[in-house]
Amino acid sequence: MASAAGVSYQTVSRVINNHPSVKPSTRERVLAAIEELGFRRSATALALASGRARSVTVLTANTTHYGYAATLQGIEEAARASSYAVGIGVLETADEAAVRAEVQRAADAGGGLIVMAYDTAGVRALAAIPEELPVVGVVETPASPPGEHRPWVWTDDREAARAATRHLLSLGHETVHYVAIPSSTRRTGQRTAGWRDALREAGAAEPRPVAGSWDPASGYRAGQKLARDPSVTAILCGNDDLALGVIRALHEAGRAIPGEVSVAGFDDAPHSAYLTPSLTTVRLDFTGLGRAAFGLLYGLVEQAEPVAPHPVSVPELIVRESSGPPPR
Amino acid sequence: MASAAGVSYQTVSRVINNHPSVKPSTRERVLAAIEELGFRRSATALALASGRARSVTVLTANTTHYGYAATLQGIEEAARASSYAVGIGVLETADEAAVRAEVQRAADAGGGLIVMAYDTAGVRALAAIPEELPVVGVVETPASPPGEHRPWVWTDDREAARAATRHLLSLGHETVHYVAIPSSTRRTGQRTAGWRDALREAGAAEPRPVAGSWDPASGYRAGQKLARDPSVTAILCGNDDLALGVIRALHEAGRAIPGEVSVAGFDDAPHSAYLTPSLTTVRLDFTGLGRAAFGLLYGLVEQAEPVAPHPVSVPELIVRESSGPPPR
DNA sequence: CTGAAAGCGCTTACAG
DNA sequence: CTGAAAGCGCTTACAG
Repeated sequence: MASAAGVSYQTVSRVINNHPSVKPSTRERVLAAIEELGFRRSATALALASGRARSVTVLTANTTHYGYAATLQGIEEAARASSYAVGIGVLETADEAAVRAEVQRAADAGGGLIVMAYDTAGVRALAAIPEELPVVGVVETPASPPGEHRPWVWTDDREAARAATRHLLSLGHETVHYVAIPSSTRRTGQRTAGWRDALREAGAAEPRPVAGSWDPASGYRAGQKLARDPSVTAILCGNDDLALGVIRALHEAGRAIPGEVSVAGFDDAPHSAYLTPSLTTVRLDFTGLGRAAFGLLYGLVEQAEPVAPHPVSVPELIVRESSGPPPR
Repeated sequence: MASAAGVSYQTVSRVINNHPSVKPSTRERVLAAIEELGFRRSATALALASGRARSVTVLTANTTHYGYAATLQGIEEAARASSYAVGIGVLETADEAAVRAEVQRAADAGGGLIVMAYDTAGVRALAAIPEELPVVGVVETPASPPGEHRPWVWTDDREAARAATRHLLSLGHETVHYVAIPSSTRRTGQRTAGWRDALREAGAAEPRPVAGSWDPASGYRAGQKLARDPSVTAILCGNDDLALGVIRALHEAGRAIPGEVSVAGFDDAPHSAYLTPSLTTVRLDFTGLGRAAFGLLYGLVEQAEPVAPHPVSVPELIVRESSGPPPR
């Protein structure tokens, strides 16, 4: 106990929380003792006594896909800077009972919550969070506000998809096909909506979207399907991994990219610039998104500033080799 | 308080910890009350009172690269199955003071620790963990035991590198160049060592390894360098992302793969099978590694079973399109 | 089988 | 400016 080294007892507490009313000389004495003994205040005792657990736990369906992983990275960065601990809980299925159990576990940690609600599991988790817990959602769509004290962040996926689709149309393609990532709701996802917006604006035909998952294998299957249709000259994919799989399937089917078919992705994952052909995609600032999410949560928990309006990062179209004019 | 609903008080505690001496009828009454009130025991109070914090925090230099992310995923899976909370702390630099600070923060969480010691930051973190804390290391090399009660896990990277190098040599290449990931120590990394082993066994020339980082950009730079040397016909890369960058650089330099140069990677990341050319690589069971790491930690903390010997997963060579015979 | 007491390491008012 | 007291929600021996 640092009190032994110094003289007082919970004066140590005052020093640690740099309370104003402490005589400078005793403060120094205490600080010296803390330094010497390598004293660290117990985070769990603090949490129990004060009721606030300087921590955030992130609830997510996935930790390895680029978008999820990069957002998590941004949250961790910001949390570390504010000396918050960060925990993670994976939502392995979207099953209601399982989601509820994971939410409980996360709530048990006692701190704030950030929910990645890009998918059904995440959306359900967000809905299952008890009223009184501080939580911010990282969501796909700004459709229905989650509630009074429930801020959220998102990237403008719809506008991003519109920009990518316009790009492909501007190259001369008659229409653009779409391989979709799973939507977070029963309704159409934002990327799908933006793609459709652009098609309508241009008066282009609206092909049925091909449902995909998040990984290259799923893109590959979608690509095999699309490769059979000779009218397909442009494909937008819900993320870069899907695009990678689509490209592989087209290649195996003997379709040249971008000579015969153009392909574009989403996210600008680190490897996308180094593929052959390099991938046209839309860059999204996931780490910024994660940092923003933490910022809002911090405000909520510390009640320092009023909850800021949800920040929206601006997606950027990156044109590379995988998109070009259609064959004549 | 559930006691209100039932009749007792810390009998609730006994019921929760299913202590044997509780009359069946009262147990049922308590259980019913718990169910009805949705009572959950406070994890932080439990941690404070019992001294054991059913949690593990993972210290790692990175959360997004495939090997790290997949190992983390394995840890989380296993931890969730044992209802342990999992926290993460990122070692942003290998700077001694910064590493020490992160170790402190992780220790503050009060639970067990798993350190990903694939790099300098991780190795330093492992060394800086206070004696008394339960910790298991996920290490590159089984060289020097970390201590009595400090189990660790690893994959046999050396053997894996040897296998990949032998594969390339067996195709007829005179020698194999190597683009290295950073080593965890000042000494030669295990993958580098295995590559060298195979070269020596075959009596092949030993080119200087090219130092790389973990990402495709770094592989690209290494590839540009190697592309200038016309004698290079086979390149082993420290991971798949590096290989991806190398392939791009070779492609830009007009070198055919595998016609003129063969390339192989490490890890078998999810996209590697879908690249063009698809990537010859060594598959490593990272999620299994993560699960094993948690298993050891659990044994350490719960003192249930004696610390099991470190499990070693067996790497598997996956031959794909990027490797072939040298040009004649 | 089941209470009552003490303590985990802090914080938060309350006295001096 | 700085103690002494009570309490955060549990667990761990100790009594009955």
